Amino acid sequence: MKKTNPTLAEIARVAGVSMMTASRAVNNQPGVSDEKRAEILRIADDLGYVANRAAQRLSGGRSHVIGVIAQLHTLFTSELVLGIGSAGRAANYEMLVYSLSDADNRPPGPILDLLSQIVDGVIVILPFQSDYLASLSNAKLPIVTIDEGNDAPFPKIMTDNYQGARLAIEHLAALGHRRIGFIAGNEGLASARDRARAFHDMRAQLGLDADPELVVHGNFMQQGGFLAAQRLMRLAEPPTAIFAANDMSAVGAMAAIRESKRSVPQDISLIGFDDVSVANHVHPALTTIRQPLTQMSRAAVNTLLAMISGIAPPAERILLSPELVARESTAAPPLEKLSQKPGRKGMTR
Amino acid sequence: MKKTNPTLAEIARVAGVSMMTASRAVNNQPGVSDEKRAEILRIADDLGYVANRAAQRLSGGRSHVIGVIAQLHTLFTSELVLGIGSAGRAANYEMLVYSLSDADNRPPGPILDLLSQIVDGVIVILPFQSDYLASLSNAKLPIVTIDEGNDAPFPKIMTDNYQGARLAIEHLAALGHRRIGFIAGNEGLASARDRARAFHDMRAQLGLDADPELVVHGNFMQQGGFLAAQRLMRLAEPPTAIFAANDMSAVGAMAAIRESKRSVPQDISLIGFDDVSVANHVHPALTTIRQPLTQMSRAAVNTLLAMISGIAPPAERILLSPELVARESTAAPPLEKLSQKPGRKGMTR
DNA sequence: ATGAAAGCGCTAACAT
DNA sequence: ATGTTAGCGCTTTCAT
Repeated sequence: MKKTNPTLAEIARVAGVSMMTASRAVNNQPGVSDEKRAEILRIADDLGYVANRAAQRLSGGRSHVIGVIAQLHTLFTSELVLGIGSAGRAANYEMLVYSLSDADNRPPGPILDLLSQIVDGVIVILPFQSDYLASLSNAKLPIVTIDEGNDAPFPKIMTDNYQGARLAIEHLAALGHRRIGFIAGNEGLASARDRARAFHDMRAQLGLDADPELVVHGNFMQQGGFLAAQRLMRLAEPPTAIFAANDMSAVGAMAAIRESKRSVPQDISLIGFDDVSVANHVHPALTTIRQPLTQMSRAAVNTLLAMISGIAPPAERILLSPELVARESTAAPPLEKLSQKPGRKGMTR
Repeated sequence: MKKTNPTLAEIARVAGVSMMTASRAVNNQPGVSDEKRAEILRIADDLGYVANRAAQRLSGGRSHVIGVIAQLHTLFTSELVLGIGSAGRAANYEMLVYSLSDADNRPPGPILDLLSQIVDGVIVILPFQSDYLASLSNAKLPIVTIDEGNDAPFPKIMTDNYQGARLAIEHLAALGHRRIGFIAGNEGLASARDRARAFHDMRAQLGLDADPELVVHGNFMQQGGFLAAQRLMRLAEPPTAIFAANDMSAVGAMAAIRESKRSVPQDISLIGFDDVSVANHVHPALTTIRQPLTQMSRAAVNTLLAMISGIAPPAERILLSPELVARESTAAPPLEKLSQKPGRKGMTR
């Protein structure tokens, strides 16, 4: 309909007020009488006024847009981005995403410079390149990170990975498993290391089989999980349960287990980590440790918005609690394995 | 290092020229002597000059940023976005993504208004909401769509879905399959309809079993594929091969086939569509029809950039050719099935 | 080839 | 409570 978007000046003219009054009304700022404000808002709405965020920002104000720097490669990241989008919108903030490919070694400075021309703050989600963050340090823009970035000097929102892995092992142990395999994640990532540490600690603490063969490398991806589980299935004495460091690995592992003519969970129990949407869509549905994605997004947005309003972030590090989601892929170990438990030592295959 | 970003004015001052000369030099525009240009560029580089895109755009120029409106829910979309990003960068354009959730019914107008303040043009990827596009019609910004949007009045980049589905069926038929199941996609989507149409046409043309039970509904998602394949596996006479309308459906189908104690491809051949990255990571690796994602991204970017420079788009519709990627999930049908072919009619089970 | 002036749409800062 | 002024960083247009 409207040829070109109305500007604040137009609103002001129609309402018979100055631009500043219009600005204050539109931005919910004090200094306008209620009647005038209502009138101006009505007119703005009528005319289909859309504030020019670029101009707002340029003139030193707030654009009410937050930026996200993310690698969109994994479902995990995408879901987080979606969460940030809706959390932002709930706070009347739009979101723009700067997508980084993983092959991407561009220096982050210019990206932040670009973003800072438009957005009021940035949330960084880079699960796969922790070192990247260090170089963002000298930014003149509020920054919050999710998931990684232990070394970076800004607030971090993370799941308690250690606690999550504990939950996983406790769940398997409670079902009666004593011989649990672990498919590790990408060792460059703090999240992977925390999960591994918890696995080892719990294994010791609960007196589970500590066979080193039970720990195999993975890479947080399907293929890595597949290969890892294949190795576990070929052990002289395979585990009765597997804890995969994330869901994608678990999905890969599931295929390998099937390929070895065993079934989940009758022969092998399988538990993942993340509760990414596929977890609920594979068959059997995957028992997993849920990262509270929605909470994480919300915490990130809230922290960022606080920083934008000049309030110091509540904490350098917000640790959110994961949660066990018991679905179909875990069960008690097969009976014959159970009966072997007492005399396990002498057992060869 | 630098406290605040240098502006064009600073560059100009240091170089001892006017802002306009600096602007022209930095933007590779004519009207500057070679020496001056070199000098200015050197200084800009030294000072770490980053153009303020918002200001460029505000003052009526080009920001050299393109926008993408997308639903990041599927791998397919994410990969496309990544492709657009690198195609854009190759043309010296940055990309900003506006992420739409699928639950999202916000009117597109304001989103475009927001984007238009920053970007020079927009690529829309909304495989799951075709109708959305109609409302974008009165935009004052160059727009290109990918994958859907048959009704929308701007250039569309698409894969030749009909041709792709033909390739799939021809492949299966060449292997000797006569009884082919089809897991359909989301019927609201033109892509799904084209693939279905090709399936029916080819089935008739090649004289394959035309049993209506062989066509089952899917939704382009894993779960839908699982359910659909389950139904196929329970038929009195199951197919020897399945064509899933996309890879995610195929992945779901694979699980269902396994669950029915059959194996891929020994008992059942399976072919997908898209060649999303999981296709190569499932086990067995999925034979599929590749959508030329990279080409599509590049075509979209090129078309958009042409429109931005005021050149009329080359075509209202660019149809790219899909390609068969034969991997491990397809093979000749089992011998006993093959031998039944002549007398199939009398066979019950 | 170069520069000066004007203005994009908006908001801080300082009026009144 | 409201308005005026100045300016954000840039590019257009119109000089020279």
